[in-house]
Amino acid sequence: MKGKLITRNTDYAVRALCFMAINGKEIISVDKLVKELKIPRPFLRKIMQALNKKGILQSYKGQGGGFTLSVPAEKIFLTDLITTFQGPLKLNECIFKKNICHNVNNCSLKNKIDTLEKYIISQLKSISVASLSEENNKILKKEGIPL
Amino acid sequence: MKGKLITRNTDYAVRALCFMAINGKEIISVDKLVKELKIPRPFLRKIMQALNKKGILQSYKGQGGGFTLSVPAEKIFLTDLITTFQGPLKLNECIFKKNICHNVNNCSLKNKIDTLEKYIISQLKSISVASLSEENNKILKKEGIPL
DNA sequence: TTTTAATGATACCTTATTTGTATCATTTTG
DNA sequence: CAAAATGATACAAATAAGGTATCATTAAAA
Ligand code: SF4
Ligand code: SF4
Repeated sequence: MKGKLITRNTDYAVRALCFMAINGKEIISVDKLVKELKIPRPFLRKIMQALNKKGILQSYKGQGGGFTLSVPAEKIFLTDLITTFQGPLKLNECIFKKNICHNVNNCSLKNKIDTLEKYIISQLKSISVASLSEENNKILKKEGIPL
Repeated sequence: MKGKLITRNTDYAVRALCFMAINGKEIISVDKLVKELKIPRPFLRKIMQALNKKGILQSYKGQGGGFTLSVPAEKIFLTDLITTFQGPLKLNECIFKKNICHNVNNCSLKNKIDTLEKYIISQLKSISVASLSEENNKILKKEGIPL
């Protein structure tokens, strides 16, 4: 299956935000993140700019500039990232208009997928950057891998 | 979001199979389905051929030919259709190799998505063509819409 | 036995989305 | 003013989705 739930920019964003969460309120530049995480620089820049526009990051221009989290990591959820990059979370775009598919309003396929979708969204909403970074942190410490 | 759970060929397949389920063991040609369901003919042909190869349909060549279900509608599940057209159901393709992303084996993002994925698959496995066609049938009857 | 109406196989095409790259303007610090 | 950062934006390549076209094969029916 190619239609992924988590696309690459969301994944990159998670990694970047986790790194920032660990480093407290320090201003982090894209340059730093690129060296740390090995993500294509122009792509990561675009990602950070999008997160800034969305209000998740605070940007600082000029020399010594970069980004900080403008929302505590506990309050940044996977849904926020996914919607930033992929638009509204809809897994079940109904493809027909009423005149072609007469049962758009009570199709049981649609109903079932809609129900599943609601559950998926609720799950994604419950996953915060903080929880991701904490867990990874623990694991890495346990393995003695330096951050 | 564009990364859909149900793509168009799966949706078309559901509609075609539901129609066939209603019509019992009758051999149905693509031509008939096209007229009935208003799906682009060559595309539906490709879909039916794929379902035939997968063993879900039985094909009959020559004049008067077409397809029948080779599996009872109760035993055709959404997962079967999705995997036929979209390959293995993987919502969380991990994008890095171990040497880049050192925690592929215990990344909590991956873990959480994996868990969610298992739930989604189990749900999709529980939805059969029979259940879809029955429910739609009921609704259509209740509304007095002729099949 | 020839015609006709169906599927089998397969190659191609078009569009949309994903995954980037490149450039120049703007801002801030030293 | 120069250097080092982001802002904005246009462009480009790779992949996937959605769809078309063609010819070969098969089987019923005239
Ligand atoms: S079949 Fe159901 S899901 Fe598909 S287009 Fe019609 S109403 Fe929507
Ligand atoms: S961050 Fe987690 S999900 Fe993303 S590539 Fe690394 S291991 Fe996989």
